[in-house]
Amino acid sequence: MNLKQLSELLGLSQTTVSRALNGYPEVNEATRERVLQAVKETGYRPNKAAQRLATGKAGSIGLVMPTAPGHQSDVHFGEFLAGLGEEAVRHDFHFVIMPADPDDEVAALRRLAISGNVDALFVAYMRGHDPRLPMLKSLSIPYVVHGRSFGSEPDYPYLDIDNEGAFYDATRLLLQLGHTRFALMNGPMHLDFAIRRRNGVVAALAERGLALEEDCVSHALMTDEQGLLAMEQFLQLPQRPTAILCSSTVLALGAIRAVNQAGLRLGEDISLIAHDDVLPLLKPENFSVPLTTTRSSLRAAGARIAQRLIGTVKQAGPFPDQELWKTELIVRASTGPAPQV
Amino acid sequence: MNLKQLSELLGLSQTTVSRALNGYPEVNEATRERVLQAVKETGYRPNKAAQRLATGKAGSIGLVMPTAPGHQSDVHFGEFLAGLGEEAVRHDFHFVIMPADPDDEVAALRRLAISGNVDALFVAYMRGHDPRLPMLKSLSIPYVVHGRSFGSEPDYPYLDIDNEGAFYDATRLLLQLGHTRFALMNGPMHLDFAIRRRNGVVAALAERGLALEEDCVSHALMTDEQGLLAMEQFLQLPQRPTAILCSSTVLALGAIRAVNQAGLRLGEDISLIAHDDVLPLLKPENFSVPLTTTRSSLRAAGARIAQRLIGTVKQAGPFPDQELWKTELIVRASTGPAPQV
DNA sequence: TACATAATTGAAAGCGCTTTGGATGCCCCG
DNA sequence: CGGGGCATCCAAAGCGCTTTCAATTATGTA
Repeated sequence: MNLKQLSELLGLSQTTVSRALNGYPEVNEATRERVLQAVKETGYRPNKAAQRLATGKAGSIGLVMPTAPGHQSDVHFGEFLAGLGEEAVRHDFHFVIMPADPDDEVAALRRLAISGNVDALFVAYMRGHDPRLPMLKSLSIPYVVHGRSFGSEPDYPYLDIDNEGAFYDATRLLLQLGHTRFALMNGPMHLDFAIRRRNGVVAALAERGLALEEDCVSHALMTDEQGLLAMEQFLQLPQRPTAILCSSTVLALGAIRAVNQAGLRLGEDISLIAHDDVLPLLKPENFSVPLTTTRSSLRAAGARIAQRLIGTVKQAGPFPDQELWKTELIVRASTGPAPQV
Repeated sequence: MNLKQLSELLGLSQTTVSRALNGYPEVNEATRERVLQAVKETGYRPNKAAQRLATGKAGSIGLVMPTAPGHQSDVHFGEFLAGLGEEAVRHDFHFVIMPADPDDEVAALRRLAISGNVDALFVAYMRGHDPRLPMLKSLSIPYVVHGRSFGSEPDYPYLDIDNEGAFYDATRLLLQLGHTRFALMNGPMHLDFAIRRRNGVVAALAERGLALEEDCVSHALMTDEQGLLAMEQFLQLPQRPTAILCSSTVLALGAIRAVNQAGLRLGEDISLIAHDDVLPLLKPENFSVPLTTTRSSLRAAGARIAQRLIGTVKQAGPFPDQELWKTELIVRASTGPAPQV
């Protein structure tokens, strides 16, 4: 069943039927009723591809999903998607997800953008000097970046959390508790948030004349295995750190396993603060020693970005181009005074 | 840049350029080279919506993502998607994901199917007597179901794991260890896998003349909170169960917290077997007491379904319509002999 | 009553691609 | 030398929708 058939059925022109369906004012109310009724009876749905072709709009937002055989799937991705979806469903928007090898992201994003079947793009996993930024700017499709790109002119639309501030505050708290030996378990070095979080830690330490030693920093994929490994390394240092900053509760999961295996007590021998993206599966309050965290909901960020993206496509009022969300510092039991030597 | 412009640039017809790009034989090799070269230089990409409209194919598979404000995002979904993606990326397929309220899934799936922008559908979260099945059959779009629908004629294409067998075997193991008081922590009652798993347990118990008491079964969303709650209930029963079957490692996570909080020891006071979907975040071997599990990779299932779906769309040879994967029963430390009273 | 104005509806062009059904020119063979 | 066969290429029709421009009818006004 297509428009033509439907209009023949009704004895109307395609024009009128199309207008009736899309809420144009110049169609008689009685006629519109008749059309709507026929739609209900026949189950007619407009062909989206045709609509897209004709209007240039399709009600979809595009994103690239990094994937590869053996590439560990990322819980954060799913959670973020849930946030996007929560908002999208309200506007009858859908997603076009292009799976792509992580090394091929720029090209994949480009393909997606000019494929002509998305109205807007969502971009994540930002890096320092991210090469996608200039490309996006040269295209003329709306987009919002989740995160920022260290080293790039901040003249693109983004939503980010104050990573530097979060880790600055967290470090300050640990300093106030008397800690002097710090370690940072971070995400992959090239990622923007990792750079900023590190900067936050370094800044706070510098105020006390402390430095963050190279061997007290780990950069790795944010998986629990990597957390375990990194913590094991830290614990073997001659001057073992007592204060750990951790970029994710996922990393913390492994890190804590290492702490336990070493027979140390969290919150006493070792204090740890993790960043909490509010993953349903990893509630800091449910850890055997509840975790002190810097918190910001990934899901909320997703919903907000969807809102901006969809709003832009629908031309529904202006949105702020740049948003920087503060994180909350929530103190629980995994932080305590520095152990007396 | 579109086909027309490109062909004018080359001094060729759109026909020839199109053919050159799509590998038709009737075009001169030299011409094809010239076209390919121009594509490289101009960065031309065919408009997918137009392609879709003209051919009816778009290289996309569609799925519905259940979502709602407050609806907890499902780790299983993300993991499955990763599996789909792993395969899709190899064939330059993408996904069209339609977020939908869980109550609206049938309609959403229908909209997606007849929207005309997907070539095939993937369907999950199957229920008993699933209403989507008759609808899918009446449409003429390829689809593969993950799971099955208890009570429906099994004449639709699916990939499922042998849930009944898995839980039958797991129960048998516990019986052999001398357990007699069983409990089952299951997923939502209406879901197909929950029905079958329960049947598996019941069948194994019946062979020993045992029955599964109503108050020893919980049906709930597969979150750790629900696992905690359910286990707390079980532990308060006058005849507390010593053997727990658990439909997910996520549920197990909460269940084990309850066990610990009750001061009981896993593998001694309480034996537990969980089904393991091989979630990267929840490795049974990494639990403080490693978990005995029935295992089947969700990700592998995703990849396989993508393979079948894409293969069907590309008419690449016949695929089996029905696949039933056996699970592995992997014994670790969470199971032990029934405690002597 | 005559004419401007508003309310409805339609015909047809166009979105960017694929594909059918010819053209065109060239080579080869009897 | 003439026509069949081949290799290439092209014009134009369509895919299903939206939208511009125009036509038709109904309404109101002088």
